[in-house]
Amino acid sequence: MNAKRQSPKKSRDLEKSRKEILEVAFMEVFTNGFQGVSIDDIVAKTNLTKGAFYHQFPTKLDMGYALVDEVIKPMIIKRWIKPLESYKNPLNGILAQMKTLIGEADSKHLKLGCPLNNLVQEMSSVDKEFHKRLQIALNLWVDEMDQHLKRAKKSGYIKSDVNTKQVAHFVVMAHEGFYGMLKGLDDPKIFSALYASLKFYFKSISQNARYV
Amino acid sequence: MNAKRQSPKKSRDLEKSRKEILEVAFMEVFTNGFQGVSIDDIVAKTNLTKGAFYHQFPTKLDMGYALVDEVIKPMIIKRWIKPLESYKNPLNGILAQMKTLIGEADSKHLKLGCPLNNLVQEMSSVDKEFHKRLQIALNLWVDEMDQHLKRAKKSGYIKSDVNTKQVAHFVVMAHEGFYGMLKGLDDPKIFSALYASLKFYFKSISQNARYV
DNA sequence: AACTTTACATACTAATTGGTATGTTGTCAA
DNA sequence: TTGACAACATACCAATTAGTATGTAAAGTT
Repeated sequence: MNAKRQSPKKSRDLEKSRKEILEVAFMEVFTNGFQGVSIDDIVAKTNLTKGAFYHQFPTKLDMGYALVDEVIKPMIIKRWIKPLESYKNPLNGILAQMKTLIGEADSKHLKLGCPLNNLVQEMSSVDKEFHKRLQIALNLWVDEMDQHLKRAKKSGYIKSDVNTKQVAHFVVMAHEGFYGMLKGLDDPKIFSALYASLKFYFKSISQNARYV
Repeated sequence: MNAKRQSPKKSRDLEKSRKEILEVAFMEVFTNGFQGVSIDDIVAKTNLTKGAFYHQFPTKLDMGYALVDEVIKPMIIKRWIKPLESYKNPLNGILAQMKTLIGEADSKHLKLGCPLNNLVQEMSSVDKEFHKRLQIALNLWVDEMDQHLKRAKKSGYIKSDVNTKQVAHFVVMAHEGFYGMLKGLDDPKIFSALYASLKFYFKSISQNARYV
């Protein structure tokens, strides 16, 4: 029934190799920055070689673009958007996700920051195409966030005169800002402070709502 | 009367050369990232050579540390802290400065982001000493901001039950977040949206105050 | 089964890198 | 005036870099 996995023992699989490279590249770029990582570094942590790498990606930059499109974008949706669906009040969902994914993350992981934000700050002004891809990823995040905020507005959780798109921008900004501050300050207590302030903001746009 | 400038025509001046190198390095790192800049790049845009560079800095990383300590830290104080002194209500000062330095900045400059934030995201997890210096710079910003917020509280502009240090963290986070979003999205309208949301937040911690 | 093509592996290169070794000359104290 | 040292300049190097050229075997095609 499953169209995939035609042969269970295939020593050569283009898609699988691509995923392997991107997975390793993601972690390497995440920890060392895009410009701080070499292709030799990446392939060394893989079961493949440089030949496989350049069979997949024409240049190092193209690999970076693929990282944004094929790894980071889906990760945003999975971690920050999808979970909101199960909340009646999306504002509560946003706070809950931030607490789970940032507040309860171990410090070792937090020190690495946000994969998207890292790339934005490092590469947006360096390479035009990189900027474009990152821009699309950010807008995706904002737009999907806006959908949930519109829902919150319809349900009466957000004041009727509030511009949800405006809020969406601020919320995504806060996500990246949270990660950035925590990466820079490296103090777990900071999260509570930022979190508390974000609740203040949410309260100011909310209608008769309480946040626990 | 001026103790400096002992000889008006001095072809060799350690301090002056250091400033020249750091000034060029700042712009190069600002536009290309720390790891994206070579020492040859820097000295080429200078009237000096590699010999002068390594006479000032033992390694490239040490130059980066000097950038944080001698260029970025003073810049934070000058641009974001000092101007607040002339405002009776510091909250208004913060908003005014953001409007001036971010909202009215030309897009070419905005695309480069925030020098401090760029370095935090790129270098914090790469080099321990870099992280330490950046952490000190961030904490300086937060602490100085907190001083002004305490003043605002005393003057009755901020509710008495508000934790000013907490607000300071959020405000600095917002500065970096603003820069980050604008760098990534490259749309001048975004600033207005973020700015409006920050005003909402300020209103939520304020006491009978209006923001224009 | 034979042929073609795809998915790699291996070996190499030219350029760039951070850093060093070694000069050279301006500056200043005595 | 002169020596000494500080503030550079110049030439060099080993390592790393992104990218290429070429070979090879697995997998699909006929």
